[in-house]
Amino acid sequence: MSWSFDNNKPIYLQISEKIKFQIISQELETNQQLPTVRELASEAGVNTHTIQRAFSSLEQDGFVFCKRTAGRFVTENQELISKSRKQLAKKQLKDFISSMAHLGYQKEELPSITSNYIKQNWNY
Amino acid sequence: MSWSFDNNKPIYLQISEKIKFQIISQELETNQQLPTVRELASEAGVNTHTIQRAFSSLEQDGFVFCKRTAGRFVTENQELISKSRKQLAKKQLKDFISSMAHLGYQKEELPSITSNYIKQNWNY
Amino acid sequence: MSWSFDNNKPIYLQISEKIKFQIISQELETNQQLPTVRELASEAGVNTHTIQRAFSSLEQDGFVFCKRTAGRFVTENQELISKSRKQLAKKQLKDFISSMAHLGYQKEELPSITSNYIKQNWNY
Amino acid sequence: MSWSFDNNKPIYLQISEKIKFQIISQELETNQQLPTVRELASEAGVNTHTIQRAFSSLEQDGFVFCKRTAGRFVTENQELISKSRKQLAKKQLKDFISSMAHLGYQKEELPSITSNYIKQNWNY
DNA sequence: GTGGTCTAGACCACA
DNA sequence: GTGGTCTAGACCACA
Repeated sequence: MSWSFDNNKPIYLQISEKIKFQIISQELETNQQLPTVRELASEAGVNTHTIQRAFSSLEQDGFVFCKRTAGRFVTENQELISKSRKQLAKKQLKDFISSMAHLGYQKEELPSITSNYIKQNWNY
Repeated sequence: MSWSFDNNKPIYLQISEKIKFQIISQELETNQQLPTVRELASEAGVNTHTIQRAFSSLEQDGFVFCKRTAGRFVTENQELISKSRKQLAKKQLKDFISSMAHLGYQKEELPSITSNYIKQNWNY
Repeated sequence: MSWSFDNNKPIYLQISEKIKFQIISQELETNQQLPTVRELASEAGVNTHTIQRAFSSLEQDGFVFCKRTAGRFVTENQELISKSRKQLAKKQLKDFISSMAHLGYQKEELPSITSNYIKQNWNY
Repeated sequence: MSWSFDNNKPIYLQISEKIKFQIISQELETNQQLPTVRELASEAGVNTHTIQRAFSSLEQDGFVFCKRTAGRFVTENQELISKSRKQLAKKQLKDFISSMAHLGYQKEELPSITSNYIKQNWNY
């Protein structure tokens, strides 16, 4: 993880989005224990309040649950994860196509442009 | 133009990014006069200051220039526009591929996924 | 004359200071007729009001006088000119020495620094 | 610091230039904390906005950086500072020589004029 | 009528 | 307590 923040967005949001993405992309596994608030806070160089807030939004969305004394864990709800993954992927696709179209590319070219880009940058 | 703002980002930034995108995508033409500060403010339902701030970042980046008492205009610098367009397109491509890859898609599938999505949603 | 203005200062002031400097430095001679308001306005690309205002401040300071029907002329008051020239020169000297001193140069070095600069840049 | 403003120049610019000069001349040290927005505002007798604007131009030029909730600090970029100092000194020299030349002084006299002035005004 | 600057004052995010 | 954003509203320079 690298922790550089964009000044123009609340830090707690940037953190919760990052963790959410790691859960959705299964970089963090189902039932895996998350770092403690203190660990994350010191790692990211932010106040523990900020981490608390990030976690509580993840809990509210169901991506994280809390065992009173044992800490926080990635949800066991595999369905939520895969549903979110599909939703996110669809949104990425839609946004990509829409903005490329606005930038003047023909939709028909997009698959080959994508293909070319991948070939030339396989180590991205 | 529709003016709905995301609560998690400064309004002036959302406005300047929107206008920048319109310039880059040539929805707004070279040398075209932009709406006045007061017009935009009332249209977007924000204070004139907020618009001023949005414009001043566009001026600093060279996308907009100001004729003292006549108003503001889209840059004549066609090169800046096309360079920014290419940069933005490349970034979109890169981000799209990278996040799809993280979401578990094989890079090789992406062109055909894109192609299928376009066929099924051609009116979007 | 080149007419580029600094956005952060009233244009009429920039114009009157420029003309004043030309009078003091005797680039414009005693009793010499000045261009008309219209000429200057079109040359500088500004409104005639702006030129009027610049002239009236020059008149008030005595650098310019007005013959009702014949136009405006550089003052005949040679003493005012030479006094202003000395004052201005003294101010330049003082500001130069003071700011170089603040920038960390020893006052004693300044004559030789000046001398070196002149030798290396005689065509400035 | 004394806070008197020139009516013909935006206050925020006068403030940012003053601070910039203090940084370049190392009157303010690398990494030194600057007064808070509110302190400066009350000291200078201006609105906090005016100070914000002055600071934001200093940030953009890299002379100042901002720690989110801790305040603002002089850049650690010593190279930027010394480069700017040299540039400014050169500009002062050039302007001094050029305007003295226009005022009718021979360039060759300038070093001795400077030297004399310094001897007569050593306490200034 | 155009943009530019400034104020007083509110409220927010983060520590 | 730190900076950041936004508003309402005034007044200025220039055309």
